[in-house]
Amino acid sequence: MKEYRNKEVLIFQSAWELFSEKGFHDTTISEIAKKTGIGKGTVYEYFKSKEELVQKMIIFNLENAHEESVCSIKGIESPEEKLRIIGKIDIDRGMDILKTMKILQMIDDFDKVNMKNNVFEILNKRFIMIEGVIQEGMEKNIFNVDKSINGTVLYIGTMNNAMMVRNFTEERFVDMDNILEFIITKLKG
Amino acid sequence: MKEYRNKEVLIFQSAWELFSEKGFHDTTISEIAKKTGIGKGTVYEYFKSKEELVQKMIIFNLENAHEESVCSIKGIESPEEKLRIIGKIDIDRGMDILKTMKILQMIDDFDKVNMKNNVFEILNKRFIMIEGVIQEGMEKNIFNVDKSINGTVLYIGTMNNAMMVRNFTEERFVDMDNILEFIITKLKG
Amino acid sequence: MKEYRNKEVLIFQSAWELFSEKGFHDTTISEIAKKTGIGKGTVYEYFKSKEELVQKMIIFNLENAHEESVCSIKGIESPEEKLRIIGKIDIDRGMDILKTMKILQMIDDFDKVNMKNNVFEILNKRFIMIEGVIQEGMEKNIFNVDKSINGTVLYIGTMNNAMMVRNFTEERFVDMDNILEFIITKLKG
Amino acid sequence: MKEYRNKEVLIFQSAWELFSEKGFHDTTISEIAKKTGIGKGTVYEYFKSKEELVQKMIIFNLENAHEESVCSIKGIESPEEKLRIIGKIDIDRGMDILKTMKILQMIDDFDKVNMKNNVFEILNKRFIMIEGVIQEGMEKNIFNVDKSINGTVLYIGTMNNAMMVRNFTEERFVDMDNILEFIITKLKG
DNA sequence: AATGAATGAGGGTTCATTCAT
DNA sequence: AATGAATGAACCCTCATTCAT
Repeated sequence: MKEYRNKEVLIFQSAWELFSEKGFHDTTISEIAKKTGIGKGTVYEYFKSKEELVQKMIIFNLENAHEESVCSIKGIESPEEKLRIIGKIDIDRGMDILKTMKILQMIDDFDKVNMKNNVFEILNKRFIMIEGVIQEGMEKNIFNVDKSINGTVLYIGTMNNAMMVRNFTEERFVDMDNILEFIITKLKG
Repeated sequence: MKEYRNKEVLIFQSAWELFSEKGFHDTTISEIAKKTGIGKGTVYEYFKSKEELVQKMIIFNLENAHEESVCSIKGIESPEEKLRIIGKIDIDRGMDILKTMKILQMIDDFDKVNMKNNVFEILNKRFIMIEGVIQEGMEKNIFNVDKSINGTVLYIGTMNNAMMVRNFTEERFVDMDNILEFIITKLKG
Repeated sequence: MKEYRNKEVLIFQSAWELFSEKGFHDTTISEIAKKTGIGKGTVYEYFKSKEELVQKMIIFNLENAHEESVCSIKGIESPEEKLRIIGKIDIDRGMDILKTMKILQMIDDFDKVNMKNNVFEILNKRFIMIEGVIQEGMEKNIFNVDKSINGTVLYIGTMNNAMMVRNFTEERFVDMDNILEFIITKLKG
Repeated sequence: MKEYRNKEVLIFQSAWELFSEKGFHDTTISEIAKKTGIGKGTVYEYFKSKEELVQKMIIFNLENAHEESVCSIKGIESPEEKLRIIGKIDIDRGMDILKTMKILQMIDDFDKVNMKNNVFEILNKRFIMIEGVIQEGMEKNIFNVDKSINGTVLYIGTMNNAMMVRNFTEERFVDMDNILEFIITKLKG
């Protein structure tokens, strides 16, 4: 994984909070700088443009989240247990993933090539990791789905959607742990 | 359902295409007016602001889509068949729903009260309609889920996610009809 | 000659005064707008960019000046008299030509193709007009130069330089009328 | 002539190339430092500001050019020959003089007092040197002009203008040696 | 009702200059 | 003496909104 300069990461953190709260267009470079405690021009010492900043920030966040998932299932045997662990992390970081998707939506008219080559590559890594776990579960006759891709979209979609509903309603009547077990049951069933 | 003036609907159509293609901030009122074939000032005869336009447009679209779903399952007995019909419509209009979500993401820093009272209300109607079908299926012992909300987020999430994946990859290797049957199987299982 | 919109010409006039006084980079669009008595955004209704404004302004000025010269020698027989008339106009508008050259200098790293196709084309017209007069004078044995181009650079260069010296020194010890007669004498000699 | 520190001259050389290629405003201190192979801050060890740098650079260049002209005509008797030698040097360094004028144009909104006292003083020296040669030629009945200043603006103007035309057209159809002889003929005639 | 010329607040970006090392 | 990271003033340009016609 790429090495990041100290201040770069600080900028990521401020930008992250502001972007996910107010959106891409309604967050100004000035605000990011102020929140980081640096001058406006300094942001441009680290990023060529606002667009580059948000792209690199997303990559940074996605890479970190993916890294965490990958590490956490190392040495685990059972595919079911793997999925459960990944799910717990997703729940803990749940808001982050939703926010990333939200910010991603806002920039999908950016230079598509960069999107494909950078951001999408990592989203894909995550997709493939989960598909791998489900595939493994199918081979071990633990999961029962006709195609691994179907199980994957079921897992990711249900998790994201549940979190979105929880987020939208603001009331916490959506029990994420219960949802996770429900998904696993369905994948097994 | 609210009555719409002729030109209002024309504006919705232009705005819809532009917003979903270029995003909220990158679409200008000028462009919308031009595409509609009217003057820039005329847009302001129908909508107080760009914000009001996009909110009303989303409501218009969601209401239409919801209406279509509701009508199409009238007179259908089997909950499984109901879900299949709703699913087919969702697939046909699939891109529309994704685009609505995308536009919604972009404006969620708008006046929250309006969001709650207007847009969310309709999203909620749809959620409730599907939850109703699943509840009905549970009572008739056709669907087997512990809570109707879990089945609902599974249905909506998996559908949306599958469409998003299909959309992102651009290749059409995601077979939506297969996904739909997969979801129904899982809800039954 | 191109038709100009009313406000376009007003902008040219303000811009002209500011550019020639303070230079291209040190004149802001805000200042031009203020001097014209219009809003900043209005300038951009007429010109796509500051660069386009200055280019069109130069073309406007050069065309006007050229037009005046061409008209004024219509019906004049003697090449000597033609040159004298052109010279008088040049002296009257002397500062304008210098200022145009000065502004031209400032923008010569602009899109060279446009430069060549637009601005240079008009400068060239003027060069050719004067060369034509000198050529005619050579044929009528009034002017005595080996090549018409030499006479042309002598006329234009001496006039410009004399005006520049007069301009630099600010004292008016350079007598332009005397210079003009001197040039004609030399061309005849 | 003022003594210059080693690095000062190196900065002059980089700045000269960049200013004449890209203009004053489009050349950054960073670029100058980089081209010189020193740090940005170092430039400010030698010059208080960008403005001071360009002024001192112009003075340095003009002094050098003037020095060369003055030396080259030492010991020459004939005023005609003197002018021919100065002309040859001007042709060799021709682009330099034009570039200096160009840069000068760009900075004439600088502190006028400094302009007058420094830059103009040297331009004036050159003017006076040439005027002196022409005056001498008039006294020896070699040159035939009514006022020495007229001959001077004819010489300088025609040379500069011919070089500018040569520069603009990019084709080399302007024969500078021929122009020089033409000027001398006219001054004699 | 319909228009589009006019507006100016606001944001991204640049770059001369400073200063701690 | 030398450096380059940090700064923020300043400017070009966009575009939602207004209003006279």
